[in-house]
Amino acid sequence: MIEYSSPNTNKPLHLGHIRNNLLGFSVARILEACGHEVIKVNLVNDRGIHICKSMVAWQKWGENKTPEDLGVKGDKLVGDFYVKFDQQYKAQIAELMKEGMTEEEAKNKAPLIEEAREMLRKWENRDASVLELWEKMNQWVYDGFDVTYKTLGIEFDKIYYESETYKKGKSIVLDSLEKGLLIKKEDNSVWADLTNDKLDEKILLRSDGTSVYMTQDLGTAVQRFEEYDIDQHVYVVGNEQDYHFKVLSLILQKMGYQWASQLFHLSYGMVELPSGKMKSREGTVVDADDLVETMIQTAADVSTESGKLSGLDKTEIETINKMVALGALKYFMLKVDPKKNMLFNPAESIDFNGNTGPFIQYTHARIRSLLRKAGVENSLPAFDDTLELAQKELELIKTMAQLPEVIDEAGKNMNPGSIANYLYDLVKVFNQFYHEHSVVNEPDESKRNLRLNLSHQTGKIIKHGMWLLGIDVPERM
RNA sequence: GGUCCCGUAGCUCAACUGGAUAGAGCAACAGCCUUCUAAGCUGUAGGUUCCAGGUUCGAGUCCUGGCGGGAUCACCA
Repeated sequence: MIEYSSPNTNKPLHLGHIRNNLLGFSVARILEACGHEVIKVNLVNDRGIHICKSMVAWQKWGENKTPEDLGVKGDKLVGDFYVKFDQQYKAQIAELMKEGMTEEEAKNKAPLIEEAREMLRKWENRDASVLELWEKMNQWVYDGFDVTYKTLGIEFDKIYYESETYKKGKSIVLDSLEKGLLIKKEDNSVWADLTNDKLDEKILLRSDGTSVYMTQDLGTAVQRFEEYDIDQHVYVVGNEQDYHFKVLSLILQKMGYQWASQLFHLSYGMVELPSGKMKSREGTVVDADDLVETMIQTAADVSTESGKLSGLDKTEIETINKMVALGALKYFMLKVDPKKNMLFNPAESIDFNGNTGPFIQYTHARIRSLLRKAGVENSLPAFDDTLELAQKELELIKTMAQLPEVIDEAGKNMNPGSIANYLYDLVKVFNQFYHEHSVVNEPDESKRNLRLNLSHQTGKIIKHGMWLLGIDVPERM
């Protein structure tokens, strides 16, 4: 089982989520190619104080307008009200501090935050009107996310909601407490003692009995191992949560779950901007939808300029532009070793030349064009395998032969980058071969047949390799 | 401060987990389109692999100590 994406429902998806989604989806395909049965899951964080903030703000200032009324995506609308809440909340804090409160007091006493807390309490008590609002706004967000997932080509086999799993966590914590595996403090809060593992104590239930983040993750893990017969669980989550997952696994071991050692945190680095880390509060976030849209526009500009798609009908052109744009974006993010932080420069956007997705897609389009021209798309001619090979032909064959090993390695390390870089090498060798030797125009028929077969085979590997990265390849571009 | 991750060409990244002369792309410069797609191909230039020790026949890779960058150490998620 592999979990990725795991969004909060109070803000739209951004560049960081893109890396997460692409990584998770690609690793899932690679593991499948390595012979594993893979279940792709998403865990939606749909409850908590942050969602209540958006709800409060929308109630106050939303004028009952739906995403449809305003013509915006639902996740954007909810995100806007989250920001609105934060702004007004800050204003209230400033006001209260002017009246003499300390910052901490003001943060606690601001009317807005009290309203949000009140809403959370009502939610936990199943208050009908709050639940209705919560369901309505969450649905807006899901509709918005679905659009983004669809353009990115990301899919899941199952979606978990924290609102449905958080109680499980509480009950297993109480069980373990009864067995004496956890400790209860005077104020009734429940803790795991990890001091033997050189870590601190970790809270699992607040003094009022409510659960924290860790509690929910304990619950969902147990639930999944009960529901499915899984031998490994992969969490695709940023490296800022390294500590969290270390602790998660330790606590589960402490609770006596045999499978606790089968949890694997696929920890990936942050996506940084030239200005540093993305901060939603400072408005330096690169929005996922906006980014894809810009990329598609760039791809359209490039293809219009080259004139290579002229003559095709409009929808076909749009399909290819989108394919190329996403190819550029996905390849850009996946060729880098997951554990490393990476830099994204919006000003320079993403290249279409060199070690890029479009270069590989282009080579595929070229190969398909060759086969079309030769009229052998469906039936390849037989070839003589005793022919003496030219140097580039031999090199090409050798590179193709590495494929199984490369996939195996990518699976072992859960690193799509190995495949990306391999494809680049392969494509480079093919282009050299293509440049040095005629294929369709080769007069010697036995050589021509051999080269057609080599080209066809290279095309197949490119297509398959790119598929493992979640990237489509065009027939022409 | 404790813990974890990272540091390779001006920039973005590789280097099969310890092997031979550290490789690509971008940017720069010089070439190649009346012949299968120039989103391509060829060449030039660019390196004390952060520093200092150590282990080894052999270190970008392993160990120790520094320096620099990032993350994390909540009754937030």
